[in-house]
Amino acid sequence: MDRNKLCNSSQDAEVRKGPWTMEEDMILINYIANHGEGVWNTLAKSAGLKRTGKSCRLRWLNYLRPDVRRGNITAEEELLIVELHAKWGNRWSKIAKHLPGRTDNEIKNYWRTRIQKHIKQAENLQGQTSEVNDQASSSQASGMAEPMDVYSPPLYQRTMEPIQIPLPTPESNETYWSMEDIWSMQLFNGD
DNA sequence: AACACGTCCAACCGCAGTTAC
DNA sequence: GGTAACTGCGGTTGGACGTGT
Repeated sequence: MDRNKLCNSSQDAEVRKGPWTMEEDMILINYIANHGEGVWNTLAKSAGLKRTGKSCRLRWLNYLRPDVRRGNITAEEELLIVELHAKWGNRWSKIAKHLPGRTDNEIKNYWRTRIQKHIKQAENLQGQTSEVNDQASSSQASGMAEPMDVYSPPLYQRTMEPIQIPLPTPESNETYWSMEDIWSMQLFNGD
């Protein structure tokens, strides 16, 4: 890396935060389409975005990348997430590598909001039933009983719903555009 | 109809590891 | 070898949206 150039990057006055606008998305997409991913901080500057390199990277990886899959996590993916989480714990990026098109952020959110909830429910259920025979099993429980051990797939039937990809509705999104919108525009532009 | 509450997800923050000087 | 800057990762937060009362 060229540190002489990089040293100046922290001196930029204003840095935008918060939700990305369609304009910013288009700038980032077009810039990466033309120049590749490269060094994020210099990319942000060169593209004329008032964002940090970090922010650009996150936006690109989690949302703008063409191979990012939108839509519900399938039952198969869910099972895989559960398996891999049992294996590796909260190594979301590692888990994400085994789920093509899914981002670590998406998997992390999914885990926190849905699976963890179901696990708690399952634990509660088990807690109730185990109260009956807790004396017998208490010696066994210490040192193990990871939450994953009580995971039960039938609880997650909600994700069996078909994936629904919303159609672009430009009139309803004045400022913030879905990935489908952006990429349909990309195709339109021929990039 | 209005409010309260819960859920979901995009984005930010801080830390650790890596790399270039 | 030390230092500074960058990248990548995991945790957390804030706001939008949906649902129940």
